[in-house]
Amino acid sequence: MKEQKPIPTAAELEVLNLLWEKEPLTVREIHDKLSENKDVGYTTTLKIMQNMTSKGLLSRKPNGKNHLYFSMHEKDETRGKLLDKFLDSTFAGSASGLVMQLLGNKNTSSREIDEIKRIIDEMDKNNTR
Amino acid sequence: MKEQKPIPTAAELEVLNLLWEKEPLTVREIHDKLSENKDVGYTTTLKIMQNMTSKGLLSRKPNGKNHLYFSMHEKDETRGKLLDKFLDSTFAGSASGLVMQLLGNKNTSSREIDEIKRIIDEMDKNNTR
DNA sequence: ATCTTTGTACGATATAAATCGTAGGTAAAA
DNA sequence: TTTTACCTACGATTTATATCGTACAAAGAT
Repeated sequence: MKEQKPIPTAAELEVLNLLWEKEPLTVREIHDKLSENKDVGYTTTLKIMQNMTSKGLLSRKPNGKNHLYFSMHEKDETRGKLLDKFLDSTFAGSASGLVMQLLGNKNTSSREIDEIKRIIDEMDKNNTR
Repeated sequence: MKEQKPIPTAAELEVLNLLWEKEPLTVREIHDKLSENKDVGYTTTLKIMQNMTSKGLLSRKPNGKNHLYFSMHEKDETRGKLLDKFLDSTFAGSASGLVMQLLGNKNTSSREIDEIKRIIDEMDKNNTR
Protein backbone atom coordinates (compact mmCIF):
# COMPACT_ATOMS: atom_id res chain seq x y z
CA MET A 1 0.00 0.00 0.00
CA LYS A 2 1.18 3.51 -0.75
CA GLU A 3 -0.63 5.64 1.79
CA GLN A 4 -3.04 4.66 4.50
CA LYS A 5 -4.95 7.88 4.66
CA PRO A 6 -4.98 9.76 1.41
CA ILE A 7 -4.04 13.40 1.50
CA PRO A 8 -6.98 15.43 0.20
CA THR A 9 -6.64 17.49 -2.94
CA ALA A 10 -7.53 21.19 -3.05
CA ALA A 11 -11.14 20.57 -4.07
CA GLU A 12 -11.53 17.86 -1.49
CA LEU A 13 -10.15 20.08 1.21
CA GLU A 14 -12.87 22.62 0.51
CA VAL A 15 -15.44 19.98 1.22
CA LEU A 16 -13.68 18.84 4.37
CA ASN A 17 -13.42 22.41 5.63
CA LEU A 18 -17.18 22.74 5.44
CA LEU A 19 -17.79 19.45 7.19
CA TRP A 20 -15.35 20.31 9.95
CA GLU A 21 -17.42 23.38 10.62
CA LYS A 22 -20.74 21.61 10.73
CA GLU A 23 -21.46 17.97 10.28
CA PRO A 24 -23.16 16.14 8.70
CA LEU A 25 -24.13 17.87 5.49
CA THR A 26 -25.81 16.83 2.27
CA VAL A 27 -24.34 17.25 -1.18
CA ARG A 28 -26.83 20.02 -1.75
CA GLU A 29 -25.72 21.89 1.33
CA ILE A 30 -22.05 21.56 0.49
CA HIS A 31 -22.73 22.54 -3.08
CA ASP A 32 -24.64 25.65 -2.09
CA LYS A 33 -21.82 26.80 0.18
CA LEU A 34 -19.19 26.16 -2.46
CA SER A 35 -21.30 28.03 -4.98
CA GLU A 36 -21.05 31.16 -2.90
CA ASN A 37 -17.38 31.37 -3.80
CA LYS A 38 -17.12 29.79 -7.19
CA ASP A 39 -19.12 28.69 -10.16
CA VAL A 40 -19.43 24.95 -10.24
CA GLY A 41 -21.99 22.39 -11.33
CA TYR A 42 -23.95 20.36 -8.85
CA THR A 43 -22.84 17.07 -10.36
CA THR A 44 -19.22 18.14 -10.01
CA THR A 45 -19.63 18.55 -6.29
CA LEU A 46 -21.54 15.30 -6.14
CA LYS A 47 -18.84 13.45 -8.02
CA ILE A 48 -16.07 14.80 -5.83
CA MET A 49 -17.94 13.73 -2.73
CA GLN A 50 -18.63 10.30 -4.19
CA ASN A 51 -14.94 9.92 -5.00
CA MET A 52 -14.01 11.05 -1.53
CA THR A 53 -16.34 8.44 -0.14
CA SER A 54 -14.76 5.64 -2.13
CA LYS A 55 -11.31 6.81 -1.08
CA GLY A 56 -12.39 6.73 2.53
CA LEU A 57 -12.22 10.46 3.09
CA LEU A 58 -15.94 10.64 3.77
CA SER A 59 -18.65 8.32 4.91
CA ARG A 60 -22.32 8.73 4.33
CA LYS A 61 -25.62 7.43 5.42
CA PRO A 62 -28.92 7.43 3.58
CA ASN A 63 -31.31 10.09 4.70
CA GLY A 64 -34.60 9.82 2.90
CA LYS A 65 -33.91 10.50 -0.70
CA ASN A 66 -30.44 11.93 -0.19
CA HIS A 67 -27.37 11.20 1.91
CA LEU A 68 -25.76 12.73 4.93
CA TYR A 69 -22.00 12.98 4.67
CA PHE A 70 -19.46 12.77 7.47
CA SER A 71 -15.78 13.52 7.44
CA MET A 72 -13.60 10.52 8.15
CA HIS A 73 -10.53 12.59 8.99
CA GLU A 74 -9.74 14.68 11.99
CA LYS A 75 -9.22 18.30 11.17
CA ASP A 76 -6.00 18.63 13.11
CA GLU A 77 -4.54 15.42 11.83
CA THR A 78 -5.24 16.33 8.24
CA ARG A 79 -3.98 19.87 8.64
CA GLY A 80 -0.88 18.56 10.34
CA LYS A 81 -0.16 16.23 7.46
CA LEU A 82 -0.69 18.95 4.91
CA LEU A 83 1.47 21.28 6.91
CA ASP A 84 4.29 18.75 7.11
CA LYS A 85 4.20 18.23 3.40
CA PHE A 86 4.11 21.94 2.71
CA LEU A 87 6.91 22.61 5.15
CA ASP A 88 9.12 20.05 3.46
CA SER A 89 8.46 21.11 -0.08
CA THR A 90 8.45 24.84 0.41
CA PHE A 91 10.64 25.56 3.41
CA ALA A 92 12.98 22.58 3.32
CA GLY A 93 11.41 21.45 6.58
CA SER A 94 12.35 24.58 8.49
CA ALA A 95 9.49 25.56 10.77
CA SER A 96 11.27 28.69 11.88
CA GLY A 97 11.81 29.66 8.25
CA LEU A 98 8.10 29.39 7.72
CA VAL A 99 7.27 31.49 10.75
CA MET A 100 9.76 34.11 9.69
CA GLN A 101 8.10 34.30 6.31
CA LEU A 102 4.73 34.50 7.99
CA LEU A 103 5.73 37.35 10.25
CA GLY A 104 7.33 39.24 7.43
CA ASN A 105 4.33 38.75 5.22
CA LYS A 106 2.37 41.91 4.60
CA ASN A 107 -0.80 39.85 4.56
CA THR A 108 -0.34 38.82 8.15
CA SER A 109 -2.04 41.47 10.23
CA SER A 110 -0.49 42.79 13.39
CA ARG A 111 -3.50 41.36 15.19
CA GLU A 112 -2.46 37.93 13.95
CA ILE A 113 1.11 38.55 14.98
CA ASP A 114 -0.01 39.49 18.47
CA GLU A 115 -2.06 36.34 18.57
CA ILE A 116 0.95 34.27 17.59
CA LYS A 117 2.99 35.84 20.36
CA ARG A 118 0.24 35.15 22.82
CA ILE A 119 0.17 31.50 21.84
CA ILE A 120 3.88 31.19 22.34
CA ASP A 121 3.73 32.90 25.72
CA GLU A 122 1.01 30.50 26.78
CA MET A 123 3.16 27.58 25.78
CA ASP A 124 6.01 28.96 27.81
CA LYS A 125 3.91 29.31 30.93
CA ASN A 126 2.65 25.77 30.65
CA ASN A 127 6.02 24.29 29.94
CA THR A 128 7.63 25.56 33.15
CA ARG A 129 11.16 24.90 32.24
CA MET B 1 -4.32 38.16 -17.86
CA LYS B 2 -4.80 35.56 -15.17
CA GLU B 3 -1.55 35.64 -13.28
CA GLN B 4 1.60 37.65 -13.79
CA LYS B 5 3.96 35.26 -12.17
CA PRO B 6 2.87 31.66 -12.31
CA ILE B 7 2.92 29.71 -9.08
CA PRO B 8 5.29 26.78 -9.44
CA THR B 9 4.01 23.22 -9.20
CA ALA B 10 5.55 20.69 -6.83
CA ALA B 11 8.07 19.39 -9.37
CA GLU B 12 8.97 22.91 -10.41
CA LEU B 13 9.51 23.94 -6.84
CA GLU B 14 12.09 21.19 -6.40
CA VAL B 15 14.06 22.70 -9.25
CA LEU B 16 13.73 26.20 -7.85
CA ASN B 17 14.87 25.06 -4.42
CA LEU B 18 18.10 23.78 -5.94
CA LEU B 19 18.69 26.96 -7.91
CA TRP B 20 18.04 29.13 -4.88
CA GLU B 21 20.82 27.26 -3.14
CA LYS B 22 23.36 27.59 -5.91
CA GLU B 23 22.95 29.27 -9.23
CA PRO B 24 23.29 28.74 -12.13
CA LEU B 25 23.03 25.03 -12.74
CA THR B 26 22.75 22.81 -15.79
CA VAL B 27 19.98 20.32 -16.40
CA ARG B 28 22.47 17.58 -15.68
CA GLU B 29 23.36 19.05 -12.31
CA ILE B 30 19.75 19.52 -11.32
CA HIS B 31 18.88 16.08 -12.52
CA ASP B 32 21.68 14.46 -10.54
CA LYS B 33 20.56 16.19 -7.36
CA LEU B 34 16.95 15.24 -7.90
CA SER B 35 17.99 11.67 -8.57
CA GLU B 36 19.42 11.40 -5.10
CA ASN B 37 15.91 11.52 -3.74
CA LYS B 38 13.76 9.97 -6.39
CA ASP B 39 13.86 7.91 -9.49
CA VAL B 40 13.27 10.06 -12.52
CA GLY B 41 14.42 10.14 -16.13
CA TYR B 42 16.78 12.76 -17.43
CA THR B 43 14.39 13.88 -20.13
CA THR B 44 11.70 14.38 -17.53
CA THR B 45 13.85 16.87 -15.69
CA LEU B 46 14.84 18.46 -18.96
CA LYS B 47 11.25 18.84 -20.03
CA ILE B 48 10.18 20.36 -16.75
CA MET B 49 12.98 22.90 -16.96
CA GLN B 50 12.14 23.69 -20.58
CA ASN B 51 8.54 24.23 -19.60
CA MET B 52 9.59 26.41 -16.72
CA THR B 53 11.67 28.46 -19.10
CA SER B 54 8.78 29.05 -21.47
CA LYS B 55 6.57 30.01 -18.53
CA GLY B 56 9.16 32.52 -17.38
CA LEU B 57 10.05 30.70 -14.19
CA LEU B 58 13.61 30.19 -15.40
CA SER B 59 15.94 31.79 -17.85
CA ARG B 60 18.94 30.17 -19.44
CA LYS B 61 21.97 30.96 -21.43
CA PRO B 62 23.94 28.72 -23.76
CA ASN B 63 27.10 27.34 -22.26
CA GLY B 64 29.03 25.32 -24.80
CA LYS B 65 26.92 22.32 -25.59
CA ASN B 66 24.50 22.74 -22.72
CA HIS B 67 22.68 25.55 -20.93
CA LEU B 68 23.03 27.33 -17.64
CA TYR B 69 19.74 27.93 -15.90
CA PHE B 70 18.81 30.79 -13.63
CA SER B 71 15.79 31.26 -11.42
CA MET B 72 13.57 34.15 -12.41
CA HIS B 73 11.75 34.28 -9.09
CA GLU B 74 12.87 35.48 -5.73
CA LYS B 75 12.85 32.81 -3.12
CA ASP B 76 11.03 34.86 -0.53
CA GLU B 77 8.45 36.17 -2.92
CA THR B 78 7.64 32.72 -4.20
CA ARG B 79 7.54 31.20 -0.77
CA GLY B 80 5.35 34.02 0.41
CA LYS B 81 2.89 33.40 -2.37
CA LEU B 82 2.80 29.69 -1.73
CA LEU B 83 2.37 30.31 1.95
CA ASP B 84 -0.56 32.65 1.37
CA LYS B 85 -2.26 30.11 -0.78
CA PHE B 86 -1.64 27.32 1.66
CA LEU B 87 -2.80 29.43 4.57
CA ASP B 88 -6.05 30.22 2.84
CA SER B 89 -6.86 26.72 1.71
CA THR B 90 -5.75 24.84 4.78
CA PHE B 91 -6.13 27.21 7.71
CA ALA B 92 -8.85 29.49 6.45
CA GLY B 93 -6.30 32.29 6.41
CA SER B 94 -5.54 32.07 10.10
CA ALA B 95 -1.80 32.54 10.61
CA SER B 96 -2.12 31.92 14.32
CA GLY B 97 -3.96 28.69 13.61
CA LEU B 98 -1.08 27.58 11.48
CA VAL B 99 1.49 28.43 14.12
CA MET B 100 -0.53 26.61 16.73
CA GLN B 101 -0.56 23.54 14.57
CA LEU B 102 3.15 23.89 13.97
CA LEU B 103 3.96 24.15 17.66
CA GLY B 104 1.75 21.21 18.48
CA ASN B 105 3.22 19.12 15.72
CA LYS B 106 5.37 16.29 16.95
CA ASN B 107 7.59 16.76 13.94
CA THR B 108 8.57 20.23 15.03
CA SER B 109 11.59 19.81 17.27
CA SER B 110 11.97 21.77 20.47
CA ARG B 111 15.04 23.31 18.88
CA GLU B 112 12.80 24.68 16.14
CA ILE B 113 10.31 25.89 18.69
CA ASP B 114 13.03 27.74 20.56
CA GLU B 115 14.15 29.24 17.31
CA ILE B 116 10.63 30.44 16.59
CA LYS B 117 10.42 32.07 20.00
CA ARG B 118 13.75 33.73 19.43
CA ILE B 119 12.54 35.18 16.15
CA ILE B 120 9.48 36.60 17.81
CA ASP B 121 11.52 38.09 20.64
CA GLU B 122 13.80 39.73 18.12
CA MET B 123 10.81 41.26 16.40
CA ASP B 124 9.59 42.62 19.70
CA LYS B 125 12.87 44.28 20.48
CA ASN B 126 13.03 45.91 17.09
CA ASN B 127 9.48 47.11 17.22
CA THR B 128 9.94 49.20 20.37
CA ARG B 129 6.37 49.80 21.15
C1' DA C 1 -52.25 10.58 -13.29
C1' DT C 2 -48.70 13.42 -14.91
C1' DC C 3 -45.54 17.05 -14.51
C1' DT C 4 -41.77 19.19 -11.96
C1' DT C 5 -38.23 19.04 -8.81
C1' DT C 6 -34.54 16.94 -6.62
C1' DG C 7 -31.68 13.44 -5.92
C1' DT C 8 -27.98 9.54 -7.34
C1' DA C 9 -25.13 6.96 -10.68
C1' DC C 10 -22.07 6.77 -14.21
C1' DG C 11 -19.57 7.64 -18.27
C1' DA C 12 -17.23 11.09 -21.12
C1' DT C 13 -14.47 14.82 -21.66
C1' DA C 14 -11.31 18.49 -20.24
C1' DT C 15 -7.27 20.11 -18.12
C1' DA C 16 -2.89 19.97 -16.05
C1' DA C 17 1.24 17.81 -14.61
C1' DA C 18 4.66 14.51 -14.96
C1' DT C 19 6.79 11.05 -17.48
C1' DC C 20 9.68 9.19 -21.01
C1' DG C 21 10.96 7.51 -25.87
C1' DT C 22 13.04 8.73 -29.90
C1' DA C 23 15.40 11.60 -33.16
C1' DG C 24 19.11 14.40 -34.34
C1' DG C 25 23.17 17.08 -33.43
C1' DT C 26 27.89 18.09 -31.67
C1' DA C 27 32.08 17.01 -29.33
C1' DA C 28 35.29 14.10 -27.47
C1' DA C 29 37.38 9.42 -27.33
C1' DA C 30 39.12 5.48 -29.56
C1' DT D 1 37.19 8.49 -39.10
C1' DT D 2 34.11 5.85 -36.68
C1' DT D 3 32.08 5.22 -32.39
C1' DT D 4 30.48 6.65 -28.01
C1' DA D 5 28.77 9.96 -24.86
C1' DC D 6 26.06 13.72 -23.91
C1' DC D 7 23.04 17.28 -25.10
C1' DT D 8 18.47 19.47 -26.79
C1' DA D 9 13.94 19.27 -29.04
C1' DC D 10 9.61 17.43 -29.35
C1' DG D 11 5.76 14.42 -29.44
C1' DA D 12 3.14 10.82 -27.05
C1' DT D 13 1.53 8.80 -23.07
C1' DT D 14 0.23 8.39 -18.31
C1' DT D 15 -1.80 9.81 -14.21
C1' DA D 16 -4.62 12.61 -11.43
C1' DT D 17 -8.08 15.90 -10.92
C1' DA D 18 -11.95 18.39 -12.14
C1' DT D 19 -15.84 19.05 -14.81
C1' DC D 20 -20.32 18.15 -16.53
C1' DG D 21 -24.09 15.77 -19.53
C1' DT D 22 -27.37 12.39 -19.48
C1' DA D 23 -30.12 8.75 -17.65
C1' DC D 24 -33.01 7.28 -14.30
C1' DA D 25 -35.67 7.00 -9.90
C1' DA D 26 -38.54 8.84 -6.27
C1' DA D 27 -41.12 12.54 -3.90
C1' DG D 28 -44.11 16.23 -4.08
C1' DA D 29 -47.10 19.49 -6.59
C1' DT D 30 -50.84 20.23 -9.84
